Amino acid sequence: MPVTLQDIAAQAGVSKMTVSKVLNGQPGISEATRARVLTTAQKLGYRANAAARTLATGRSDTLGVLVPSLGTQYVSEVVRGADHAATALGLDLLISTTQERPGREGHNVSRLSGGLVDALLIVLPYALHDYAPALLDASLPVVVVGNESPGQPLALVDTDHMAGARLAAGHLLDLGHRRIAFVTGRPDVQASAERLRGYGEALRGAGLPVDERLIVDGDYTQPGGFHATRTLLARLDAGGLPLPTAVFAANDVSAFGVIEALRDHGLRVPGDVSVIGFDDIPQASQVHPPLTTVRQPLPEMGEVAARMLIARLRGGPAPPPRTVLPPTLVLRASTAPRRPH
Amino acid sequence: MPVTLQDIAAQAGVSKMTVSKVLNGQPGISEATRARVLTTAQKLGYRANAAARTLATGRSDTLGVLVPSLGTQYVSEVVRGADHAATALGLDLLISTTQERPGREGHNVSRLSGGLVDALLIVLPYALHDYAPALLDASLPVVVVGNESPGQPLALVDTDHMAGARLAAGHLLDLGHRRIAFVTGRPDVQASAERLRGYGEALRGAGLPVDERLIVDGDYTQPGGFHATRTLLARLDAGGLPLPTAVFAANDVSAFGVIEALRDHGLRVPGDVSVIGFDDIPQASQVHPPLTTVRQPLPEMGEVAARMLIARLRGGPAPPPRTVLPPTLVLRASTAPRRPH
DNA sequence: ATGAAAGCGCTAACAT
DNA sequence: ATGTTAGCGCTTTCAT
Repeated sequence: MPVTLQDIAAQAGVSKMTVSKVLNGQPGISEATRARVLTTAQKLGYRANAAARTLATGRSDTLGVLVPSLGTQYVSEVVRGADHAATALGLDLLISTTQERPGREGHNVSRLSGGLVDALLIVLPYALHDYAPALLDASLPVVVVGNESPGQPLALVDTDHMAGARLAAGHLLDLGHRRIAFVTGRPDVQASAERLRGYGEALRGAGLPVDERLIVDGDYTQPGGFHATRTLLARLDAGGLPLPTAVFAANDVSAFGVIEALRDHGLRVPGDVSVIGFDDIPQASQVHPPLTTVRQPLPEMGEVAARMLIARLRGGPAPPPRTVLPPTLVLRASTAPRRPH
Repeated sequence: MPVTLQDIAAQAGVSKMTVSKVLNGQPGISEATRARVLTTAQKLGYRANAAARTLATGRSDTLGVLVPSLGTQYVSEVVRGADHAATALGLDLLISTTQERPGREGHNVSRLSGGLVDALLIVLPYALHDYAPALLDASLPVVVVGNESPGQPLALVDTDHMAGARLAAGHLLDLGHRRIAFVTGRPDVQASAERLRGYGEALRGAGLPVDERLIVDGDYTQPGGFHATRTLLARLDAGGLPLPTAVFAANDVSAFGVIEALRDHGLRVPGDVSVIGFDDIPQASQVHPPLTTVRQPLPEMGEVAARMLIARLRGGPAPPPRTVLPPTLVLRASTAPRRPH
């Protein structure tokens, strides 16, 4: 049977209220009483009942985190950042998984928003999940990390994909590359379009034209990158055009496919063609050659999202509709200075 | 402002109690009333307050899961299994991270056990964390997955390390190997000792002596495996003894070190020496050659632990002190039939 | 078939 | 410095 305030009050010979004040560090209690109460609480092994406290205060001092699944670097780093911020600001984190099961989103949102947590941080690493309906009448502050949520306009924290793409293309330009191909991601994903725009901007910024013939459609998958590269090489071949000296793939996974296809074609990476990816997934550092790429600031994204939520709970402004954080270039061995074919 | 039972009752022209009964599917309500209440609840966007319900019932229908951090395969798979079981049995899962920070264990245990959850599932992938003190007076059912917890005797669910080691050694024996070396893990970790025992049993079962000179101390790390192998080779060399034709490393990470050292010595894997690991970490399939190893049944461990806890909550027996689940052999390319040197 | 009363453990607001 | 009262939103028990 759990120990209650009443138990301590009886033991210590004071009222419940006095015990409550002592345990919450409120003023207006004599040192003697305070000490006595603390000792009895300790002795009895008192543990505050979170449900009762939440019910009485209307606050849980807890941030809810909704993730599709555990085990991906994306999720774990975002959560780590959020945990850091929450801990620093005196809140706790409660994580709930949907395990990718459709329908679980709504269920989990309902449960968490029913007094378990004060605000919701939703991590959307890839897919466009369907939290929107349940969120409609969740009257808590919500911030999404990762992807635009369809329908419902929720505050979003994301990587500055355009800046990242500028970084990648800029790196290739710095290495002397002038013919730089781009393998897109999925056209329906916002981030993919932004990465493409960043690529274009970087080229134009360097006074180079954006040659549509150097842009091929991938789909973020390894086979997608492979086939896109094949298509590209065939297209250039047919047109009697020179090969690119560098390829920028919209993500790391498709970059692996790009490298595969280039080798199939007898080209060396980075000897003949440099390749750069985006995301910095764990495998990026383990393939050969280790992949130069752009890293998303995941812990920072979680941290910023958590801070916004907590600020909001403390009377601050509503989280801005869109916050983008700058990614960083991760130099490895798949890019090298241009050497003309 | 959240909608309460009272709001629905007022709108629907009934009492709070009637609404409560309808929402919980209890009998003794006319169809008409039931329908009317359900409609208003829907319309108002009612969402049960978990804190209030927990306080009133004394149950939260939620399982608490304590993990050191996210992002490791170990944790994510165990949680996936636990989630599966919990969902199937009508409970929810709430995950809390300690982010490896000492002291957080106690804090988190206190919070969760204070009415937030009905039972606790602790995932201890590697270190011997310090949950014990806080658990002392947590009056909830607790099961630990992974490692023996120091001091406090808590119900444990783990891999059958000994059976796994027998599997590994048995595989090598099946391939014709007779001189099989063993690189230990950390002596202070129970699992390491069990893996060593399994190795010994397998050899003895095959009528082979256990040669102490073929057993060297590692520490579960890659450098540890590397140095252990060096030591082994030097020792055999000095004694004029033949080299082993196979090495069983107490875990995958140290197996990588073993392979490194063997190659340094001019030996090919698996051409000259076969190497087998334990754990099946993600890298195991990505190194060259892909590592043959033993896989722990992680989702099953989570599932079994969750089921025990839930059974207990429903009046079943206390979880047994120790439950071990059988691992499986994962055949890859680092082992091959014996070819005499 | 429905409702009234009481209480889960805690705290806010107000006495004393 | 301490205690009393009331109530958070829900469910249990017992009436009607």
